[in-house]
Parts: sequence; structure tokens; C-alpha cells
Amino acid sequence: MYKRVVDIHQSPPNTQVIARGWVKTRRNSKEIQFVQLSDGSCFQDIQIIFQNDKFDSDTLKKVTTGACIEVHGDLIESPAAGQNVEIQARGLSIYGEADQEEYPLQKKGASFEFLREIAHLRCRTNTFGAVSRVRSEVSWAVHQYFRDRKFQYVHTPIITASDCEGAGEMFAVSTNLTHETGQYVLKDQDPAQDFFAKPAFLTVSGQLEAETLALGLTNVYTFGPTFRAENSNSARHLAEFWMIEPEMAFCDLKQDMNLACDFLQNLIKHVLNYCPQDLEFFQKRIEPDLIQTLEHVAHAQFEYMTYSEAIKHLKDSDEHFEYPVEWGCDLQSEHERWLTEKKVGRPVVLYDYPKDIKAFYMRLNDDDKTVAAMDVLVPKIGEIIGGSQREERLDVLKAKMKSQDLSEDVYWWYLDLRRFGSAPHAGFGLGLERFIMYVTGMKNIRDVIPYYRCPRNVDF
RNA sequence: UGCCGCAUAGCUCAGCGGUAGAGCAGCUGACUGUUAAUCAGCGGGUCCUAGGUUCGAAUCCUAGUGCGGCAGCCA
Repeated sequence: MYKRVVDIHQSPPNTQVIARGWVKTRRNSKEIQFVQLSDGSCFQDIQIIFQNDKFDSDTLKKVTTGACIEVHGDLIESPAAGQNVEIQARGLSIYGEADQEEYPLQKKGASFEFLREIAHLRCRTNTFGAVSRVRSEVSWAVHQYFRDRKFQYVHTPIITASDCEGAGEMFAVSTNLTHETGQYVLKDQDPAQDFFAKPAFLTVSGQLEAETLALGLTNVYTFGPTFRAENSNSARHLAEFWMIEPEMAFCDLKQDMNLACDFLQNLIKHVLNYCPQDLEFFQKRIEPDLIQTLEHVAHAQFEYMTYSEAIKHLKDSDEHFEYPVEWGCDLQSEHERWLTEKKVGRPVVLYDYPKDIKAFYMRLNDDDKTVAAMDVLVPKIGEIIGGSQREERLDVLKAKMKSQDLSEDVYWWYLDLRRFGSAPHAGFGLGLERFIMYVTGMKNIRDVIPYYRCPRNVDF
């Protein structure tokens, strides 16, 4: 009976099994060969034993690193250390060979930089198999978490006409461009002749649309791709990334922050529960003390700190900062890292930021100087969540938009929310890839998504 | 986008003015249980591109391209 490798490891010995997968390594001697077979279902490979005299030698020669094979045989208790069970092969067929002169993956580890060049094959490595399983489990956990709390999963548009929150440079979406001659040519200068009859873009956030849905459906969340055309070349930024954005009616900043923390802890617990072998691998090869740190963070109360308190701590510290700290300034990453890594030593929630450094839709506090915004910062990654209570008062919102030169004509529907049945509401955005980095210890965001998109790179 | 660094065999790198090296991988063989197996042998290179300096450049200089690190933008 065909079983996935993860199920084979759970099966009782002395039964017949069929395994299918890709050969990771082969060790051979005169009479016997050992093959490590992987199918992505779990971290552990299954070891296959071939007695050379029982197989056609030409077929057996094709069982090389990278080849795809099917094996049937007896699942037995392994007489040697390293695995509990193994398959004593009786039958073998080759799905696809892999020429050893050409196949780029070897038994030995390859650099992440090299693996990025062969992204179509890297899911066969230990690291990327583990990343992929964690990513999948986290995605399931996101849906489970919100479903359990009666949130609706909503789909906000990917193509949008609104420059949203000015969250970043946007990719234009147009049918007005041809490049038949190898050069870009504009078919028509007039946006009215374009597909949407006006400029359109890939979304930088589904937040504004999610707000409209929350004011009617109460609790909603989005989970989808997001696009930023910033020319940012860093280990923490992608041009295409996945974001989870819950939006809740009848919710203030405090409740928003509490949900964000509970959500993060729930996701961490889920990964600890469902991916223990993958986490052990990450701890061994990528990030020492990973599991202990995650266990701690999963249960410890997050540190809540106002922006003003953070400024005070930063000014009182002996640490030398490249950028000076003053109330009203944007925190640089050196400041954020000091707060979360040195001052507190675990995730920190900063809130009540100066109004002048935050977006127009964030709710003005009674002090008239700060807005109900919050960021969750984690060690080594920095900002992982950004959120706020939204401005639900029409007059205040209009004044804010005017001061930032935002057109009421474009955001008429957003303003309508404040005219018809407005309510306090709040939400946040969690960057999926940043969370995966945090939970796996991976150092570059390009290595936690199958195919990364960043400046000068749309291969595959 | 700014600053810094790197680019040599399939991979990871050494060589840093005198004409190409190692380890691993690959190939061939040996080996009755391996776990990144081990042992022996063999093949493998426009030294990123284009200019320049020099009797001579992988090596020095300039530009370009690509990649990486840090910063910024943020999630």
C-alpha cells in the first residue's frame, strides 16, 4: 500500500509498504545499497535497503541523488542506529532519472545564495522542506485561529485604484504597454483609454477595504499577497509578500494589541506542536536556542510600552546610537533592536506614536499629539506587526486628510463609512514571511518563500 | 537608493604581477549495515564582462554587470 513517508514512519513493522519520492543520498557497497528517500511529508527521510543481487544492475544504477523512484518492500525495524524503521526493498521502478553530471544538488550543504539560483529545486533540501512545512502549518493555524473566533475570511482586491495609505511605491497595472520590439511602447498617453479607464495598481494593503467589511460583518481578516515596488534591497523586504490583516469593529487599541499578542503566541504554539522535527533542525543548523526561545515567548506576557516610554528608555541608556533620539522622531532599527533585544529581551509592543509620523487613518488620541498606533517588534527581525485603531470620526478624519493633501474624491467610499453607521474599529497587519523568519531563525526573507520577488529578480 | 565587500572547477574557497590549486561533488574501481559512509585512481577552468597599466594581469587601475552585508522604506 502506497503511503507518504510521514505515515510510513508511523506504520507497524513487518508490513508491506510502497514509497514514492526523491533520492536524497545513496551509499553503496558490494552487496548492499542504502538510499535516503524523501517526499516532503516530514523532515525524516525513509531509508531503503537494496540487496544488489535482487535487482537488475542497470535499473539500480539509476537510483541516484535527485532521481524519483517508487519502491515496494517490507517495512522492518532497523538493525542499525539512526532510524527506527527502514524498507527492505523487493521492487523498484524509476519515475525520473537525474544525471549526476548535471544535477546541481549534492549530499553536502549548499549556500543559500546558490540555492536561490536553483529555486525550482531547493524544496528538495532539508532546509527548504522544513521551511515549506512550517509555512504551510502557519497558514493553516491562521485560518483556524480566526475561524475559532468567528472572524470571516474576506478577499480584498489585488488590483486597486487607490493609493491606499501611501504605504509604499506601487506597481502599475496596465494593458497600455507593449514591448514587441524589445522596448517599451505606450499605446496611448491617455489613462482613460487604458483597461480600467484610469490608473490602477497592485495593492499594498487590503486594510481600507477590510475596514469596509468589518463595518458590516464585525470581525474579518484577509490573508493574501501584497505588493510594494520600493527599491529596497534588504534581508527583510520582498516586493511580493503575504500579509494577514484582521479588522475588528467595536475594538480599541488595547484590544487590538491583546489580540495581536494572543495571535502570535497561538501561531508559535501551533508550530511547536506540529513541526517539532523541523524546529529541531532549525535549532541545530540555523539558530541555537530557537525552541527554548519560542517556548518562552509562547507563554510570556509581551512587554507593552508607549512610544514616549520607549524614548525615555532610549535616552536614559548608555548605548551609543548612530541616530540621536528625540520625542517625535521615527525610531530607527538600531533603536528598535535595542529595545526588543537588550532592554526587554523578547517581543515588545510599542504604542501611542506621534501623529506626525503615522498614517492618516490612525485614531487621534485625546492628547492631540499621538495616535492609537502600535507596532510589535521581535528580536533580530524588527517590526513584525503594525496596526492601529482607525479614526472613526468623520470631521477628524477629514481634517487629517486635508492636512496630508489626500483627495476626498478618491476616498469617498472610505469617508462614507464614517457617515453611515460608523463605529470604533481597529486592526493590524502581520507579515507572514517575517513571522516565518522569526519562528525558523532563517536570516533572509528570500529563503522563506518558494519564489521571491525583489528588485531585478523575477526569475522562475 | 546610499555605503562597504565579493566575483577563480558543478559547489565552497585558496592563490593577490611570472602563465591554475585544494576540499567536496562527479566518473572508475574496492568494500557485507551505511547515516554528510570509507579507501584508491581519473577527468574537470575564456580566473564575471569591456577597456587600461605592464615585457608579462586571475592578481594593479577604471567602468559595467551580478551577488552579499549594513542603512533607509516597511510587513
